[in-house]
Amino acid sequence: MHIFDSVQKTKRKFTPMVEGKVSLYVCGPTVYDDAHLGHAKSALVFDLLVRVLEANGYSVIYARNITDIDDKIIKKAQEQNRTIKEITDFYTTAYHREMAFLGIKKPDIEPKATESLNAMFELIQKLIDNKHAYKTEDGDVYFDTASDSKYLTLSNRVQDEGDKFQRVESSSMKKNSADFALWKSVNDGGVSFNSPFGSGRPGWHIECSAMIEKHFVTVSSPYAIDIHGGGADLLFPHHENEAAQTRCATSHPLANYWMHNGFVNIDGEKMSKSLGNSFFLKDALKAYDGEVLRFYLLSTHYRSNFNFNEDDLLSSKKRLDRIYRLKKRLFGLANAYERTAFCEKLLDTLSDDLNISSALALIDEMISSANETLDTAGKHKELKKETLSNLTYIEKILGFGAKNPFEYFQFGLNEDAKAKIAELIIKRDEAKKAKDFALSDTIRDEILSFGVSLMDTPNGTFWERT
RNA sequence: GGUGCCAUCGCCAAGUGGUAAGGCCGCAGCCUGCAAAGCUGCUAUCCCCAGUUCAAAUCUGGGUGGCACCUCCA
Repeated sequence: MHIFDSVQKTKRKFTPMVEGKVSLYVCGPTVYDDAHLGHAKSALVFDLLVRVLEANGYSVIYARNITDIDDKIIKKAQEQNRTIKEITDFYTTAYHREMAFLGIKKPDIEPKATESLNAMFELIQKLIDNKHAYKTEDGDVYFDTASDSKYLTLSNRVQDEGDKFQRVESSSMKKNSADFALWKSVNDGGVSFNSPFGSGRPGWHIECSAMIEKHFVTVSSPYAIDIHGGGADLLFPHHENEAAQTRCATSHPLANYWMHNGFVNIDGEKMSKSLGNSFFLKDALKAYDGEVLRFYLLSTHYRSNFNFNEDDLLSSKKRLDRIYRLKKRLFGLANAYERTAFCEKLLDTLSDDLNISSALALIDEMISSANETLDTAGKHKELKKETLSNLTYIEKILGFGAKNPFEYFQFGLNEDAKAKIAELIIKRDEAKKAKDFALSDTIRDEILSFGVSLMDTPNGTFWERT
């Protein structure tokens, strides 16, 4: 297994701290709004990573956090006149539901900020004790960036003098403009938590460091975790600051490998509220099967920026359709999975920093080759068995082809329409038997008007949503 | 301004030194009552210039164009 380390900027052979075991932490969502395609992309990428690691024989402990303390949550609660918990519960539930539609497995651990406050207190106290953090007169606690000689080495940034001049207006209490809040005192009687540093709220960055420390670290770990993941925008400042906190509060660096997924743009533009709601996952799921979105969002390498575009989605869907059509051809066969040469090749290419494009090419070639043999006369018992094993493996490692193939092709049609189509197909078959092709073609036109296409096969007539 | 990434067929997209994967679209054919699906065949020398090398899409330098981050952000 090889992974591109976005800190060292090179592809590295993956070696976990403990043989056979992998600890993975990914920055999850702040639950103040519906998930958008970017959240989906990130969750999808690390879902794939976990599957590939497991296929390589690793036992993975995967944590993805929920940030449920945040100014934006408080703002939303005030706007909607609801409690913080109502807001965070609502969006957390929605997030879980939508991720499930995408075929994303649940993380093993899903820590919440509200449930990790003690771990944050401990970490902040250690930083204060080590003189890496200081308390200001108004009760805030800041990380002292000047005290950390390795600060900015994660994101390879240089301390920019110009930067300081531009941002002088922000918080005069800080020793250095680069210092970031570990604890913000809140006196307005609103949302605050009691802490050894006074009542207030934790800074964003400390949450992740604390959760990792709480859930993963054992006494002898050379790193807190093996792999830390998240969106590309998180490298700085979020991950830089996380790494600084952990490094200065404990005796170990935060992570051995860092992985960052690329961004999702819509029609060439950065996602923003002004573009309307088209980027929300819930809206995309109304129009497309979750697995179509999974396939499309995963079809480009995880490190590249992804340009979401409906035309591309449609051509990508046609590629997924091929998997399901092959599955249809083998429908009803008893599955007896065995690891084929194809499975080995697929795993090999995915183990090279998740090379999904090569993996998809392998799948397409496998499909064409299987169809070709199946088209010729003969029972092909061995080939069918092998192909079924291949499809099973694709489903397991990539999560493609997990549904009933007939239901997959019927996405979005209601029961009345399905019944009407079935009725018309019987009528058309009768007309065909009577060689009344004019009538059968008229009926077909009527069926096509439902937005479906028809396929006459030796096993009967089937239809698919187009 | 600082730092970094990218540029491969009409579209999407692999390939990081050995002579261009795959999908969509298109064209031709097989199959089909006709279709659809499936199959077969056909379609690029890799932004530009210079260099290194027996050999470069792949390395180096320069140029052009696009993008990201710079303390809210998956």
